[in-house]
Amino acid sequence: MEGEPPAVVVPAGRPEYGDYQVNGIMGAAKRARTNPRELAANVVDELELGDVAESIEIAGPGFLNIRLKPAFLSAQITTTALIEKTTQPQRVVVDYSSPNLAKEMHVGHLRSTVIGDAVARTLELAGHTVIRQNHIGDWGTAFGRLLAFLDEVGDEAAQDAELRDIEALYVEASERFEKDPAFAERARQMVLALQAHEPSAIAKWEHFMALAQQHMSEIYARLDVSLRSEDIRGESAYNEAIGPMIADLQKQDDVLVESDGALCIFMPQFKNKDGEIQPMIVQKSDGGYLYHTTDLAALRYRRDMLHADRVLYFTDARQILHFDMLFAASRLAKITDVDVLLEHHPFGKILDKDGRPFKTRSGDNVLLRDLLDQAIERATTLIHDKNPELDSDQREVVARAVAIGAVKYADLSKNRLHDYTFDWDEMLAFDGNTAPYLQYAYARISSVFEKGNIDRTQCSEPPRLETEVERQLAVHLLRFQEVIEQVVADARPHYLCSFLYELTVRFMRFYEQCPILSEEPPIRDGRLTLCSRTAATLETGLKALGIRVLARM
RNA sequence: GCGCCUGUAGCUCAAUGGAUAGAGCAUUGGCCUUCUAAGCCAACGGUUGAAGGUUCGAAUCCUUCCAGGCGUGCCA
Repeated sequence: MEGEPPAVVVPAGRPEYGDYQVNGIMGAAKRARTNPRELAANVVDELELGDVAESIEIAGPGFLNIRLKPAFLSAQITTTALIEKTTQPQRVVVDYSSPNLAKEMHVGHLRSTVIGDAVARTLELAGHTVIRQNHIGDWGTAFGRLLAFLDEVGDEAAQDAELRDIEALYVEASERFEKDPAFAERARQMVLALQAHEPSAIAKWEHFMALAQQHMSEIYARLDVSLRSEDIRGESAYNEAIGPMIADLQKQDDVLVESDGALCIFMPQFKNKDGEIQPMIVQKSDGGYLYHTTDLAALRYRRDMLHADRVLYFTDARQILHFDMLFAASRLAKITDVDVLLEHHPFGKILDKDGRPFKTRSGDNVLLRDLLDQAIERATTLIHDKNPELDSDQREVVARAVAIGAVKYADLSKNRLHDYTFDWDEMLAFDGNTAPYLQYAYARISSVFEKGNIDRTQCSEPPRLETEVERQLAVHLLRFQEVIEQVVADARPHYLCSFLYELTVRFMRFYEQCPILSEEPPIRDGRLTLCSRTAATLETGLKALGIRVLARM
């Protein structure tokens, strides 16, 4: 338009402002030192939107309100693809979930797992190449304690445990470590043996890892999380790479500096509590490595071996400083160039209804195993009450999809940096911005096609869009592409949740007001096209969030 | 102390610097001989923590406060 200032065309804030509004005129007029309403009038004269817009009105200080032609909307609905793949696909590494396997998976792992998975799926939907990386904690002092303890209780007990009580094992091992000097010494020896790759110690470690990963896989399967065993690349995977990396860093002047016996990177923008530069410790004074070191090595691997264009990390907000330092150090030490996008996407804690950290009554972490059990139990009861006609097999399938969807959606729909409140009743409600509400809409649509004995994929009659509710539904359906692109750009799935919720509200209005199957062919078939497009959008959108749809519920 | 994050309706949450700050829950009142009422419609509800500033326009950007959370050299 005027060159520099963006046109800023956005969906209209209110129905009376039309379908889309142009906000850029006032800014442009300011630069050009002209009257905004006059400029707006000139713009309207220049625009050729004859086939697209029904009306363009100048409003307020210089807004343009655009109302689209029903024929244009209708043609878009019938001819455009649901999602157009990007023409500039990137290789995107998504680092998420990443539990420490010394402990059983608990509610603290939920947000990273669920949000990261949704973003990974959405990136794929948009046409990017996603490389999932499950950077599990599988190395370090905790494993010395655990393995020394398992040694003591014997292999049989270890087998029996099957990681069911991994939490209890770890707690017990830690207690022994505190109280029993002889045991503590054996634990330390175990760590050394592991670091030296002593075969017997490694064998024990591998055995334990197999069990722990089995447990992890079961949780992912129940949660419908797309992480596979081939996505695992834990801390231990970078062991061999750290030595050479440090050697390379030492070749660069002024990167690694020794301080109190530790090898550090000093970056002036990071200050500690005394106002001095806070070092990023790459190698401890005892020769050991820290998470900074492993993350640097992982970043190097992701650039050199995975050829990443973009790397996303999903962790809680406490690690903000860590990632700020990691990214800065990575650039300083030329591990990644500035053209590799490094993004940390932090999130807050999960709280209970009273605003306290979400824990069990006894104050322990809520295990994901128990959380999912409870979700399914609650959903089963609910569905039994709401729809007693479902047989028990159907009920099980529905309860599972509803329960898992509810838990995930509750988190995804309010992806924010601050803490969020975990509330069973709210997430399992069938009204409001919840998974069950969206799933119910999908089931209703499916039911229409089933009643009419119609193949959803064969609908091609352009909708008439003669009523306002149909128009509103159509306008919204056409925004799917742009919303997916927003999620891709910002890694924030709640944009997609809001879009799907608003879509569902508009569909429900349409469904209440407009009869479908009882109409004469042209109207009926056009409305079926709207239903078909809505169902496809809901299905694709929810799938991108990692949530299942149900033909019946 | 310093740094980062958060503060929006009674509650849970939205809002690319745009018009009169929106939803749901809760409360109150309507709508089922018709495609799933697990739904729809309506009413009620606000000094966006406070005060300044920038801007044609601020919940959003800047400054200073207030409140809460987190981090701050060998844990992750």
